[in-house]
Amino acid sequence: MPRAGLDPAAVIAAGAALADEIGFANLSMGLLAERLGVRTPSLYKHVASLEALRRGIAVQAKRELGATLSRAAVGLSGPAAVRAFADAYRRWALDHPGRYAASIRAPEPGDEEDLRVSTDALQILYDVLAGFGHSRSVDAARVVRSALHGFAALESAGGFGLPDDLDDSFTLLVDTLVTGLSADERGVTGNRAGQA
Amino acid sequence: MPRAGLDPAAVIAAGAALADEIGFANLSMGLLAERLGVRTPSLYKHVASLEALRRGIAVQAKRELGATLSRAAVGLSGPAAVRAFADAYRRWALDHPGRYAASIRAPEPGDEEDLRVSTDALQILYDVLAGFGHSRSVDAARVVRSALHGFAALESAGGFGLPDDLDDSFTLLVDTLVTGLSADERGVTGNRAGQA
DNA sequence: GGGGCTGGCTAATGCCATTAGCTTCTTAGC
DNA sequence: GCTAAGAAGCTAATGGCATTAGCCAGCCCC
Repeated sequence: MPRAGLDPAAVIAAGAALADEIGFANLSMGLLAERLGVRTPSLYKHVASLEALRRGIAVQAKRELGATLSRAAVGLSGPAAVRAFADAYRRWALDHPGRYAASIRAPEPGDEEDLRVSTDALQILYDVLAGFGHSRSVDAARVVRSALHGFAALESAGGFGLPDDLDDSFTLLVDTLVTGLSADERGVTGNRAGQA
Repeated sequence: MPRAGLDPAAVIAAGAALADEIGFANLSMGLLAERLGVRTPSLYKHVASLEALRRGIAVQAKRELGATLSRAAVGLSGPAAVRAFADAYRRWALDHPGRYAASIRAPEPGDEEDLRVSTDALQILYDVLAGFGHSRSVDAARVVRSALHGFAALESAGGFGLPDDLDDSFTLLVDTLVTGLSADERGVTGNRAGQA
């Protein structure tokens, strides 16, 4: 019987590709083994468990997303950088739905590698928002991340009722962020709600 | 052997409560049966399948969320309505993580009841945003929904690295939405990115 | 060209969803 | 009250999945 020539990286890469096709939540050891032309238990020579596979895909996805975002924003600053970042984020999520779902997982406490790639990806956003001169850029980053994640999640899950004009909606989302964060930068934040 | 006195509504309600405790994705027929003091197969007298249980929880969750949001925004308009809506949304998601995860599921095509409760909940947001006089309120609703869902999803999944000051971040998010959408209302939308 | 690690395999376990088929409780009609 | 029927529980069985144990062949280094 010939060897399949697998290694952990190949298994994780194939898992990521399969997750993009069938959904991260539907990923199973059996399906991945079939895809790789191997029996299910053989995968355990390369990944410790389904959970470890998922974690591996997550780390890899965070790396890839980070690299993509970094490439998209390089050489830009201010609103243009935010727009480029946002467009790249949305496109990547749409092109890699399985990886994207994986990339959202919070690192397990104590998982240094996962923590590192997560932080690295977030750092890009901090850099992009630096041009806005926010005093608390943590908050600004969370705002942008929430908005982009929410849109990407709803879009890739088909959560928006009507399929039409999502591009326009996304443009308005980014315009809103840019306008709103710029206004905040200028100190126009003084209108809090009663219960906040 | 005494009867447990279950019916579909009781099973779904217990399922929703259990999902809030252990996570919507971890919900299983076995755990729910144990919770209800009954053997697993007995649940099938009340719900057709695990998938049907999930769908039932989703529909119920959408109803509850809709009612909560409606109550929060009643009597308010403009920015105050948006802030109240946003706060109620966040709080409900935080208080009912399992239900919230369920509420995000898009209705299956042809599921009229699910479609109806989904549309009803969305309608509240349209009403809240009506005060902003947007020409395309579909887009405005998507912007707000994306932002709120993104924040709620990241918060309830522990997706934000640092646990501190999430209240401040959320306030900035809502401020950004209100400011940005108000600016857009005044026609300040003319700054599109090159690739949009 | 042989020894050992590596990466495949089959077989077996245990959990979960689901179905079949039995039994008992409840209740409506008398 | 008695009974017949349907509802709601149960045990047993099936099949899929993750995982483990233990076997064997290929590859590589000497």
